[in-house]
Amino acid sequence: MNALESIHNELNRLGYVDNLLQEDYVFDDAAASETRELTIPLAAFAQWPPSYRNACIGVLSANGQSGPRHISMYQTLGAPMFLEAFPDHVDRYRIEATGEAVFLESIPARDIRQAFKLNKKKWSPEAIFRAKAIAKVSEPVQLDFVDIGLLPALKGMIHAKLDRLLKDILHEAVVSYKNILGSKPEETALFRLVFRFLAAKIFNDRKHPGDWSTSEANVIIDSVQKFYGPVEAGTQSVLDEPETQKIVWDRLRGAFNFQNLSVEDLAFIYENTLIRKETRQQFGIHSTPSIIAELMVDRLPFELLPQEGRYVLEPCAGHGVFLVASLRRLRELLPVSWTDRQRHSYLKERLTAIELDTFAAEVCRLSLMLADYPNKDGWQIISEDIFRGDTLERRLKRSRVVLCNPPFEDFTMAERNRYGNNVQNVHKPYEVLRRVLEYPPDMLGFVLPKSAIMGERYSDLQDRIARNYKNIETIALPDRIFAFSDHETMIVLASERDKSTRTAISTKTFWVRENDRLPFLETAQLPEAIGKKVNRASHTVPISLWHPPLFEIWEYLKANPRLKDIAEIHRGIEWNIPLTKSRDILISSDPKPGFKKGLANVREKIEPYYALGFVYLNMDEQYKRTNAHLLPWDRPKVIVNRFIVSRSPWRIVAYPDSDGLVCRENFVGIWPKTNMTIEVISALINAPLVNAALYAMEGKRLNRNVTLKQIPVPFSDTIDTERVSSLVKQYAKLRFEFE
DNA sequence: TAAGCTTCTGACTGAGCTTG
DNA sequence: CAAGCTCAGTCAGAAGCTTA
Repeated sequence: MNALESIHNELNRLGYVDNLLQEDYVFDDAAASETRELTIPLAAFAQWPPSYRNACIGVLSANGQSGPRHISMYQTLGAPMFLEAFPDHVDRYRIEATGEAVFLESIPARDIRQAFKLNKKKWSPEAIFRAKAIAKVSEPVQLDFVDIGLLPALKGMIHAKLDRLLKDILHEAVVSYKNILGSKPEETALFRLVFRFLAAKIFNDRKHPGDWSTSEANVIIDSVQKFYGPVEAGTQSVLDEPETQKIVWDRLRGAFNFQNLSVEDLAFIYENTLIRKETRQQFGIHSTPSIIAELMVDRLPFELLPQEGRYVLEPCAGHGVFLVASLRRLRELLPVSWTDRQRHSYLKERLTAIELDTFAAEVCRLSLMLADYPNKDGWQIISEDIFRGDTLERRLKRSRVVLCNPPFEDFTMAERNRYGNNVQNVHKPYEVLRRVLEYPPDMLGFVLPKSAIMGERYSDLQDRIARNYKNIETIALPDRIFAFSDHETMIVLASERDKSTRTAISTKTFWVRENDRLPFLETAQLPEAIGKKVNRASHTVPISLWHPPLFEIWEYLKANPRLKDIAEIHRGIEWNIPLTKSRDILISSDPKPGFKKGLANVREKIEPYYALGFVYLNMDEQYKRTNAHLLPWDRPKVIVNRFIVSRSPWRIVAYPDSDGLVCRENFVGIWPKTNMTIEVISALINAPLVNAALYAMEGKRLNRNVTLKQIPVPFSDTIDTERVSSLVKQYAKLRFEFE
């Protein structure tokens, strides 16, 4: 018996049996931008169907080429451990996420048996699969030969490659259709067409029984239709233009091998790539990026629920990203021995979506079908409006996990009239969260606007979460995470349901900053958390879930006076006619009667202790919108910008003005109300502490008055007013002369 | 307690700048 | 050279506050 054969036998013994052990397994090298097929003599998987996600061990036999570089070529198989068989010994390697494979040990041929016996536990399908998984499972398995960065890195490569492929195909399809018929294809029909071919491509690469390799596009369409049954596909039409059909099928058929990719990845790409911007706007779709959905699903301890009870509900499901992610998560937790059929009937019972829009619901269904290849439909997608009636409540009673990315907008007047008393708050996310908390599930994961957690708007709901769950995480995300919205968002995850009033709960906040954005998007790496234990009993005020960074500093300065205690803070003047249209009435570059000298813009006009580019603002009361016109502009005050000056932590600049300047609503005026001079106040504001406070507590755009007012004043009673004032004046003088 | 007034905010919005 | 993207800055309408 040669080394390869004995490894084969030993792998069998460890539990890699039947189709979990593939001989001459063919897969695409996802690291290559073009199609490049690799064949590996033996590959061991933890689950069927095989994919890079459940690949455990790769076995190569040395013929000519060998060594770490050779092993690394097979990195995209996804197996963390490789064995390379020589006639008289076997070398064992660890695959790294980046860089070459690492040699671990050399096992003489006669000791192979012994080595497998010794490592029975560590090398079993379950052990490797759990150790690879991104999700923390209750008892984390750590194996020295598993690089936990491998899976995220591969996932990134595969997503990028799939995305590129689908985008290209789509582009060609649209161009060809336009050339032939002169107009753009109908999106839904194109969508269904691509779905048919994707399904066929998977069937083909996975060698599903039947002829899936024919070049006849219409034959393929019919076959897929037949496969999924008349109920699903019959009533809906696919794009009916033979040339375009042919182009899509030819491109897809000739594309790289899908064998080793995990179908739920395809499901993500399917919805992310295929839905165009206009459609998103039309349906108010702000789809959750797969990385966010997976992160949320992976951080929730599904494994703590009994296997039978893992019922997941996604209201406002859209395309059901959370369901696809949950499907993967649930499947990974199932016993390795379950059959396809068993898994499918388990999964379809447990995943429920509520989505009103029929197009989104269809995409959701198709995505789930792709993700649970090769099973047929049966998914529960309820087409109802959650704001009307009690569908949501009825479903909530049966669900143990609720995941949701609600629409962020407010209800319109018409909607409020339509829904009547069903709606208590104008803000849609508030309504969804409030109603979910009426029947608290065992765990929940919500995507919310940042203001919901950082501001006051949701304080009652935050408190309710804190009093229902013991383990709560909030994750603040930078903008541009949701590709189709530049709104800042926050994730709230709650688990370990427990209502007792005397319990201490654990709250953790993570803050993904602008600089962490790329590593976060690639590997879902979270920065260090700020954690706090909160005792419910000792909390009389509503419990807040968000801990700002640098909280030790804010804690230390808790008793200090706030900015509002030493100064009056107001926004600049506002006019009652549109500035864009009536600029010449409102702003003049020269002095005029009824006008006052002031500042109109922030950019390049104001810097610490210095301002330039003054203009004259119309102070006529007939144009006033607010009472800011009546503020004591003549008195000395500090002028600061209301919109941040940079995305860095330096976001505010202060200019001490004793010249009676007026400013518009894009500035804020700060009038001292103690004996602190304007120079001292500007020095405080230009210093790190105030900037840090705003950086820590604000969003990406504004320095809000509410926040400014709450900022603690450091050294309040030891400031040498005279010295600071004179230094500031001296600096200002130098700065003016420098110009 | 409700109406009216003020303040605050933004799944905005449009101009100008980069990028492919 | 247009299409996408970023960033500064509106302005309508909701929240919050005050007054009768």
